[in-house]
Amino acid sequence: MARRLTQQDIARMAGVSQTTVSLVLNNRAEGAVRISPETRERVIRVIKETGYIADPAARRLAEGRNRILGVFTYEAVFPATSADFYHPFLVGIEECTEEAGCDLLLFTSARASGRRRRIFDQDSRVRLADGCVLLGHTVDRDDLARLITDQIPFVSVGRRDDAGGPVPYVGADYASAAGALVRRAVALGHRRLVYVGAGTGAESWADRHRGFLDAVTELGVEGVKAGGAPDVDAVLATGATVAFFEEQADAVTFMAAARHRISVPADLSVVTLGSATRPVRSDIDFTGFLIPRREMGRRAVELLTGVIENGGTPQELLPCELIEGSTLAAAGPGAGPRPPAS
Amino acid sequence: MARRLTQQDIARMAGVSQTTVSLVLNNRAEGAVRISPETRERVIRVIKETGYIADPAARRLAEGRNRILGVFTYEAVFPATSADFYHPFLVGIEECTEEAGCDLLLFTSARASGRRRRIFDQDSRVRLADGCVLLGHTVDRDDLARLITDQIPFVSVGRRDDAGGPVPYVGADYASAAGALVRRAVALGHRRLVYVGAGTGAESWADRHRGFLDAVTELGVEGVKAGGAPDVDAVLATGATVAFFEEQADAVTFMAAARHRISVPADLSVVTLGSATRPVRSDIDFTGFLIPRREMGRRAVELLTGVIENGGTPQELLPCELIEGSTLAAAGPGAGPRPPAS
DNA sequence: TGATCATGGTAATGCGAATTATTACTGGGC
DNA sequence: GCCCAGTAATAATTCGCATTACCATGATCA
Repeated sequence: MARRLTQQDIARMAGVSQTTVSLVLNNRAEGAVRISPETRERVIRVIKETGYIADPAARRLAEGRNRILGVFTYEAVFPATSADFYHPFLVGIEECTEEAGCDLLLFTSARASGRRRRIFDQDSRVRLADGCVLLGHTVDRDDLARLITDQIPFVSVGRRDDAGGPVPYVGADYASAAGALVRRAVALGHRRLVYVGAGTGAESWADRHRGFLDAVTELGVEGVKAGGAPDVDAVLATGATVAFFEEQADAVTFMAAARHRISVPADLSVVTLGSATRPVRSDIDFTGFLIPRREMGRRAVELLTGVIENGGTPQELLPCELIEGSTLAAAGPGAGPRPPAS
Repeated sequence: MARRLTQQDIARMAGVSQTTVSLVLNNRAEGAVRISPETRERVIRVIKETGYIADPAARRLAEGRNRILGVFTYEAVFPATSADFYHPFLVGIEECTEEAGCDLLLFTSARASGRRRRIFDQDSRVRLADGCVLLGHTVDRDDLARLITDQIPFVSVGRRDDAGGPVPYVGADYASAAGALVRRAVALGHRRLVYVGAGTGAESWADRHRGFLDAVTELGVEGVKAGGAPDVDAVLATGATVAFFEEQADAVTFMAAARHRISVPADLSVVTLGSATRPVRSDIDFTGFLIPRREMGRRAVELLTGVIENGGTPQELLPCELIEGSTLAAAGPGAGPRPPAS
């Protein structure tokens, strides 16, 4: 097993010192360091001939940088089944990492005794990377806190609330998107709106609900809430003319269950707040919004490189694109005066 | 910026030497090394309290291992579009890497000036990993040769022929699978078979064709060949009762084009040699075989860890699972004496 | 003619952990 | 009292690279 080349080897071949090789390699010319063009040439030639490549580990140790960005997920990045929650994010992450000239490290080794991965187990390897992106709605609070106290550069995609300190994040602006949809519904004459879903728990749910409520209040219309389960009776009983579903999957279930009783959007308009989290087969063209997952991935990496360079705690919400769809129509005649179509 | 903890810090806190901390950490007790239970306890407590974690880079430098496995692909791993060629492989790769307790490095930085990635560019980072898996039918020959001469542990998934030396690989046994399908067709009474496709170029095509030819010869039936383009007339003109398509996509095109002229499998049986490479929408239940992509990924990692440990040049072909499907039926009456159903 | 300076390079040191070689101490045997 | 064996821990070195501090040489100047 031929030991791999070191700068020492190159130095010997070029008849210079290891220092010189390092200097040439890193193109250090400023300040007190000087290398004559001839020497530089000679060293470069040897490097080219041998195809020498610096050991990244040693490099990292010496200068504390790697050009490796880590991605931590709590489940397998490449799921065997399912329509793949992580994928869209990763598309953006990979793109941007490539542009930054970095490599991407997937922390597949982080597996606790149980099923779920942990960032800080007995033998965490986060520090292999210069920083990392956290993926998943259910990022562990302790892990997060530890990342903060250890001052490990990271950006969370999704999770946002404090964990022993402010968390750097990229999120989607669910509140605004939900609000915009409410506004659109009201413009179409709806005066009684129902929010179907928990409206609490993960931040993303709370945000949607808040956006809904704020808009409803601001516009002076009625907003009610039905529990998380998509119970057809409960929803219809509210007397609302439009239903906002927290989860697209629930909307699908609801529509299937209500098929024989009402017609959408004639009798009831349906709006979904974001694309499916749980994979659901459905070809219904819902009115709702698109979570900019890919863009979130990109942005997370951009922010991460910033954090690595200069520190800081960037926090950003990205706008969601509204989907026209066909499940939101003007309110029926019973819903009050019909305004002109917007 | 609080500097991160080092073994030195732990040592100070526990009132011992850095050596002792390292020893405790790695549970080294054999041979000449001895640590009293009390000391060990003390050190462990400090480690627990502080949550100290060894710097992976330093570790790597000292012991020459990383527990990082690299994956090299010539295009983005996470394609924005398409049904994703790499994905199934990666599922297996990730699974197995996780089991091995390693992390996965995606070489996203390897991008030449052009569009296509190169392993050995001016500043290759392959050596970041202990070894790597190469993915893609079109692995660059020079890159391969370089990997061999540089003695970098790797396993190629797919590509197989020499590149200045034998290449360690995991492949799919297309030849056997194609042969098995020929046997099945012949058992169903087919006596004239046509192979539709190039039959050359990438090894995988050549293998399929060879498997087809060998089986045809062995069974003493007629095997003919139609060029790569799925020209309906050309295929029908051969007078064959069953057509073997190198590419599933071509079979789809063919069936669409021939829809009004013949019925499958009544007039002509159709067999596809492997699942689609190019993404094609089709719900035809083709008779053919499944490329064990996920298993190939798994196996590649297994072999890779072997190579890293002990060197060697493992070469393996994995069996493909036959798919019964519904496009292969007994040969029509004009095809000669009908044998008993197998 | 010695002092000053620019030039081109090198020796030495540090990064954090693993490992090898070495030391300090204790108790036993004679 | 001296040597040996056994135990417990440490000092010193190594990994490959980056960086700082330093040294040699020759030219320039007063």
